[in-house]
Amino acid sequence: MRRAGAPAREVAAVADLPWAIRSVSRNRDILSIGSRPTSLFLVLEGWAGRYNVRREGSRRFTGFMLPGDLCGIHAVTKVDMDHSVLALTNCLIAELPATQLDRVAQSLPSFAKALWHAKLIEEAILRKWLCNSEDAQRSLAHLLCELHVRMSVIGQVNQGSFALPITQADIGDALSVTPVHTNRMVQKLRRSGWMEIGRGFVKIFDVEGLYRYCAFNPSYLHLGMVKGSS
Amino acid sequence: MRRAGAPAREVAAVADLPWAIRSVSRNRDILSIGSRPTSLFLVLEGWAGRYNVRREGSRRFTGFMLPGDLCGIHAVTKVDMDHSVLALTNCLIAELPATQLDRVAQSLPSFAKALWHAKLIEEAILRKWLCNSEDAQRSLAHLLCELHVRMSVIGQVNQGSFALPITQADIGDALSVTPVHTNRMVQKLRRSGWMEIGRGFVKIFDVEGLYRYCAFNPSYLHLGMVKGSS
DNA sequence: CGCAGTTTTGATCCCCTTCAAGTTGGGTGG
DNA sequence: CCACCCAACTTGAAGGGGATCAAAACTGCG
Repeated sequence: MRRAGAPAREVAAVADLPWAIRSVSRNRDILSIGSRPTSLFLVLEGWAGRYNVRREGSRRFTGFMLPGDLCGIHAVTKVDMDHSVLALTNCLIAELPATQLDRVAQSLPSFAKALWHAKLIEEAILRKWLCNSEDAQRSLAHLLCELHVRMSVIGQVNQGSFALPITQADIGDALSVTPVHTNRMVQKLRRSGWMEIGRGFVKIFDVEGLYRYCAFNPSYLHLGMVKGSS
Repeated sequence: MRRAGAPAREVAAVADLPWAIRSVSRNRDILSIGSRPTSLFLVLEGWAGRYNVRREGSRRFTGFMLPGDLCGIHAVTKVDMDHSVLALTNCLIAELPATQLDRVAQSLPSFAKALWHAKLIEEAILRKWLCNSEDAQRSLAHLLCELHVRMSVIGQVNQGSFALPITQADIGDALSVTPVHTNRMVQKLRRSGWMEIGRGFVKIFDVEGLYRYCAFNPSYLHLGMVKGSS
């Protein structure tokens, strides 16, 4: 949403919409599978994760949502959610009633476009995650690159360092890897020298080397010009 | 696109749009990664597949397109393709110039909705594929269930049997599994008794059993009422 | 009939899982 | 301020699913 290309006038118009603010505490669902969202959601603060639960009970994250990300676009077509959205940290959420949605999309052309844009990026990330199922270490590196860029875009990276407020088990559920193996891959990455991975944060020293290692190319995120992340 | 819910009048209006018909022969790209699609595509006949190529050269399908499926919705937002689309068989394609797209989406509200609906289904399939990365045999079974339902919806299933015009290697590239292992899983499924898998076709005997085995639930495909598949 | 693409089979290796235990660290209450 | 506790992280050993390499058999087609 906070994307270049929309006239300032329209950005203001979006801000003036009747958003309702709500906070969700860690480990609670923001949106549950099977329900029909009655609002469009916008994450203001905190991290959330889209997930499904498998037949045997294991959880699979299919995407992380950072501040500025949307969810519940399903409201556009009045379709049930096919996955749940969990607050990975305490979150601050803005809601826009679905009833407003149609009207807004009509009157603000660039709003409709922004929704499409957001959805296409989400889809691009899903595709990347599918392609990354080659080896766990590179997948992990690639995920951290993705998060680094996305955090950078919203100005949350300082000196290459950013907050990673999720557990290794969560990361494992995003890579389809056990917590044990996730931990081993984390340790390998630490030894690589490209980055530091501590409790709750990541600091990248050698962006070039890291990108090369996991073949990361941020273009799929369609971010246009990414601001400097220093 | 051929979905319930749109008034017959509007369906006719869509059919009257200036579609251009074009045929693409097997193993040729319909749309290539990095390009900016100038049209919206609709598959009329044949099968196509979305794919990316990995760092080390292997191919990964991220979805199959059957007759009635759309591609190139990227044209809506003038964004470059982040994946390619390959004709898996000889295909017949209908194209709608992107220049028409904005206008049509405005004048036919249900057309815009149909695009959203199609995209959300595509996304649901992507998520399912991500979740299925547990064991190859169930993944294969689940994929065949998906294809069975989708073929059924477009009336291409007879007596539980439908055409599967792709190779085991292609299927492997969709499951992230080698051709050798794909073959072994195919053989296991044959021995299961739920289905017959021959060259170029699949015939399902025991839908219930198969569904139960791979925990397939067609609801994520958001198909509304599926016509009988007999 | 011969060739090329596909399917099949066999043997060996390795990434990741599983199970099980230990360690660290932050938060809470006495 | 320390003792405790729970969540997160870490480590070890053994087993299995799938990869890899290599070759054979089958299919359809020109």
